[in-house]
Amino acid sequence: MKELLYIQLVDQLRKKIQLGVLKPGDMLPSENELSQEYQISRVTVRKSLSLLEQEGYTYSAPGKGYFVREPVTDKYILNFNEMNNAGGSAASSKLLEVNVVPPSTKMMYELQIPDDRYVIVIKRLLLAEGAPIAYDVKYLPYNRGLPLVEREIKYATFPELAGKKTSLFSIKKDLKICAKNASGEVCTLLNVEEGHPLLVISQKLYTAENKVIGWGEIYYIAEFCELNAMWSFGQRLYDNG
Amino acid sequence: MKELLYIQLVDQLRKKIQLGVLKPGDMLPSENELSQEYQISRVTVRKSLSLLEQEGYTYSAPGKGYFVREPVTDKYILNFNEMNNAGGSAASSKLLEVNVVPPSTKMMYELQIPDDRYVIVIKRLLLAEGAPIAYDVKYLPYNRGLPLVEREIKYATFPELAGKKTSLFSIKKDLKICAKNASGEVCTLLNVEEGHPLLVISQKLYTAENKVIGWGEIYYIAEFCELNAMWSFGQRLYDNG
DNA sequence: TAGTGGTCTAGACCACTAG
DNA sequence: TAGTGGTCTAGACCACTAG
Repeated sequence: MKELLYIQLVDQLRKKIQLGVLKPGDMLPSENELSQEYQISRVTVRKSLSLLEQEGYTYSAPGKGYFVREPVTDKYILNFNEMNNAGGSAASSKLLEVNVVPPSTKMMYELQIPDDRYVIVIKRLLLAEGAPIAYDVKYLPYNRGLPLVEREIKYATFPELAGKKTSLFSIKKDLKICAKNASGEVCTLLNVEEGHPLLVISQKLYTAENKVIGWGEIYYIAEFCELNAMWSFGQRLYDNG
Repeated sequence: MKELLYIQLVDQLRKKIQLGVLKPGDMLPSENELSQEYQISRVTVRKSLSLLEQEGYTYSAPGKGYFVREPVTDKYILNFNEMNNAGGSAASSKLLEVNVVPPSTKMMYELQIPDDRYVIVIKRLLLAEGAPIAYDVKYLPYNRGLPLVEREIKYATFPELAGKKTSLFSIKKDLKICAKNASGEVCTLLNVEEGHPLLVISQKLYTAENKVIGWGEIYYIAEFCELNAMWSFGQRLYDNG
């Protein structure tokens, strides 16, 4: 099986960078030089260089050349799914409460809404084999005409709830992750002792225009949630197929 | 300022997907159709479609066409840096111990080494304004001839330590994040009470060939560590420039 | 068999860089 | 001014898909 020309070139350049023959800051041979050296057209060379750039190894400086990038070491790909995290996947959920309430100060702040804008509160327990593993609270600014059918709420993901009319492609989502000790109501609901460690994940949803459309917190019993993240060069956020 | 042809096309297609005119699973017009419709060459059309694919909106099925992707909602970009996380950045660190020891069962397991392979243990405190905010332990398989100068250890990042001779471009890194309560030695070192909540981040480093070259755990006092992750379409792992 | 995306080429023109 | 990367074109040939 003959390797494609642009793959051959990108493989060779990538290897040179991985081996340290080309170091961060170093300039790569120019498009024309590579074109001559490998006897392939400039268009094909550009395809290889564009791939290398996509993979994070290089960047181009128009008028100057291509350079090896300083490796970014503090960005990881994190896997997170409300219902399915290592250590225990929630097979089901139990709806505790659905309500429309006037906003608290905290809700007004988090959702960026005025005090006369009502808020939908959804409280759930996530269960694995019948036992609670997490307590989940979500807040959405109330829109008139928004249907609140329990069945829908139970099976919808957060983005689906908050962005009912919005395409998932135009939603942004922020997570904050921290550790806390269980106390008060949460202890009762999760059936753990006061002070039991929890992993707390706050989620905030935005439209493409940065309007907040949802905010929520999930309190995982520490034993039932382990988040995983990974870093490696050339990684992609989206698989093919 | 006239927009470039391929930017115009990618903007229009992206908007159609974001607005839901084109839904997940839908087929896009073929390269030839787009080429005709927008009166631009097929090469330029392909450039636009390749960008759209890079951004995660579409994928191509050779022989069939381009399709709108089912949005991936469980992958986030996580920012993590040992020395600098929201809620308190460690301005300095204090080296507690550097040792070469025979491996414990746990170390053998985590580092995937035999029992006659020695292990370097590095223990540090991360400090902010003089006060401890995290306790950090790292384990590296011992290689003869590896210099262990304190100064180097103090200022090196984990990948730099573990991959001394290895280019950062050929290293992989996994994180595990969980919550725990402080107990024993950690309480004393971090000056917190028994049961105080901690955010624990385990790091494992691999070569490109999946050989483990380092393992470590950082115990952050919960108040001093808040991790952030975000999700949005079209995001990139690497900035330009 | 008609149509689709994938690879590759040669060539033109542009703005920008840096000596 | 010579060289660099960026945009864009027209055209050729290929393997694959699906009726």
